[in-house]
Amino acid sequence: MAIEESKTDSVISFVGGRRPLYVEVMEELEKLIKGRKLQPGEKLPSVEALTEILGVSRSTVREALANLETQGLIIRKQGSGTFVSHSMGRGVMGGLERIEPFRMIANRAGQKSEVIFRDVSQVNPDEVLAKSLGIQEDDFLIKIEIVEAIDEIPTMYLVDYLARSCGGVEDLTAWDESVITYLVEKCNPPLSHARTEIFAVGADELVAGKLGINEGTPIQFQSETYFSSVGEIVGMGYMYVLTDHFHFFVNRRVV
Amino acid sequence: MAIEESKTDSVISFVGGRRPLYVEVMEELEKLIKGRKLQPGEKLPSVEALTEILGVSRSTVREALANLETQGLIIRKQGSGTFVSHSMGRGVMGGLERIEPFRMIANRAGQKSEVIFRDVSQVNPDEVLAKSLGIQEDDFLIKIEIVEAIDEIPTMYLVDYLARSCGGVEDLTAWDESVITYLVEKCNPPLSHARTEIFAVGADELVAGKLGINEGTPIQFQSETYFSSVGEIVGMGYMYVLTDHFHFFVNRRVV
DNA sequence: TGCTATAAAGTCATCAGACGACTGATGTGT
DNA sequence: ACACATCAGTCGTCTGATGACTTTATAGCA
Repeated sequence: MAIEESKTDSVISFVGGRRPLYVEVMEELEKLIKGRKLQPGEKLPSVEALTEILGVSRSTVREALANLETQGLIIRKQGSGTFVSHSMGRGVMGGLERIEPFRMIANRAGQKSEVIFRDVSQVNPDEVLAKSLGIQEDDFLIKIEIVEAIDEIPTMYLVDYLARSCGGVEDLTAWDESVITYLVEKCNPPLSHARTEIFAVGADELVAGKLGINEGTPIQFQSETYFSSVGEIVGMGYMYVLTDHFHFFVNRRVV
Repeated sequence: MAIEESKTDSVISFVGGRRPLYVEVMEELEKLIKGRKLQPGEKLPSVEALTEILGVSRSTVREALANLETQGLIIRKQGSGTFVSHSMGRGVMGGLERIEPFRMIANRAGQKSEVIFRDVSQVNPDEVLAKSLGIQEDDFLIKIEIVEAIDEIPTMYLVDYLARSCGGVEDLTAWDESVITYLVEKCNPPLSHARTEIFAVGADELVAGKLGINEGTPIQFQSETYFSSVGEIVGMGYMYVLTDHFHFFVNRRVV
C-alpha cells in the first residue's frame, strides 16, 4: 500500500507525510502503551490483528515492533505473543537516553516547569569550546542562559553554546520554546544525538546565585555535546540541576 | 531458510541456536562497526548486498538494521543508503544507557578499577525494597556490598539487593565477577534492562566512611532497578560515585 | 476421574518476489 | 550557465507462503 493511498485506508493519520510508515506505527503503539490503554504485562494484538487494525502490512508492523522491543517497551516471544514490558510501570517516561525538552520531561513527571530567567547573547568561545566545536577563538557563538523553576523552586541553571550555523541572536531571542526544540526544528542539519557527562559537584558562587542556594550545596552538573544528523558538533550545553525536587533517570539495556 | 539449514548456508555462526536470526545479524554487524571495519559515516552495503553476504533474507536484514538504528549505531536514509552513525566517533563507548559491568566501562575509559571491599549477606527487605520487589518483609534478599577503587582511589560504593530467585549467598560469594554479569549469565530469566535515577547528594557518615571522604562531600547517588527479560523486578542497586576521578555519560537520541 | 499423549490452533520468525518512493548523479536543451 | 528530464541505486512497503515455537484443546487410557 502506498503512503498516499494509505492516508485513507489506514487508521493512522499522517501529519508530516515524509516519515517512514513504521515510525508512525511505532508512535501509535507507543501512545497506546503510554496512555495505559495497554497495561504492563498485557498481551498486544497479534501481528495479524495489528495489520488489520492499523491498516498496514505485516512487515511494517514487525519493523515497528522490533524497534519498540529494542527500546524496551515490549517483549516478543516466539509462539506466544507480544507483551507490554513490566518496566513500563509507573508513568512510562522517557529517560535521559532520549533528547527531549526539559519541560516535557518535567510535565510527564507531573511537575510544572517555568523559565524564570533567560538571556541570549553573542560571545567568543574560550579555548575548550573552540576546540570542541572545531572553530577559531575569534569566531563567535550564541550563548543562551536559562534558569528553570520546578513548582516555583529554582531547580536548573542551563547554559547553551550554539554554533553560528544554527542561527543568530535574533533567531534565538525570538524563539520562545526550548533550545532542544530549536535545534531539532530550525537547524539544518538538525540535532540528532548528544552525549551527556554527569557529575556531582558543589555549587560555586555563580550557580549558587542563580539558583538561590548556598555555595557548596551538592548539585548535579551535566556537560552535554550536541551532534547534528551528519555528525558535526553543533553546540554544547552545561546544566546545573538541584536534584532535591527533580531528578533525571536513564533507561538501560543489556547489549 | 530454516535456522537449522542456515547453519551451513549462512556466513553467520550459530552458537546458541535458540535466538532469533535477526539478533545474530545484529551482532554480526555490530562487531563490524565496533571493530572499526566500518568507519563512522561510512556507507553500509545495501540491504540486497547484505542478504547475499550474510545469507539471510531481506526481511531479516531489515529487522536487524531497524534495531541497530534504534540503538543509534546506524542511520538509514531512504533512497540513499545506510550509514554508520558519527556518534560512534572515538572509542565507540557505550554510555549509561547500556548495562555493563562497571569495570568494563572504566577500562574503556583507560582507567583501572579494582574491588577493595566486598561482602555478601542475606537480609530482610525494608519496606521500600519489599514493595519494589513485590515480596513480603519477612522474605529475604541477597545483599552485595562492594567498594571499587579507580587508580587506587576509592571511588564507588555499591549496594545491590537481589531477589531470592537469583541464587543463594553461596552462589554470589563464589562468583568473582560483577553482579551485572551474574544477573545476565547465571539468572533465569536473565537481566534484560534497568532504570537508573541519578541524584547529587552530600555523603552521609556511612558512605563517607566507605570511600574515605568527608561527610557532606558532593557525591553522585544512583538508584537502580533491575528487570528480567520477562519484565519482573529481580533486584535493586544503590550506587555512590565520587565523580572527581571517574564519571558516567549517557548517549542521547532525538526520539 | 484423572493423567498423559497427541492434535490443533495461535503466534512469531523467516523467506521470496514485487513494486513504489526517494536521492543523487548524469545528461540535455535553452 | 542554468533549469529540467532521465536514470540507476537504495530504502520502504506489500503480499503470500512456510517453519518453529507455545499454548490450549482433545482423545485415549488406566
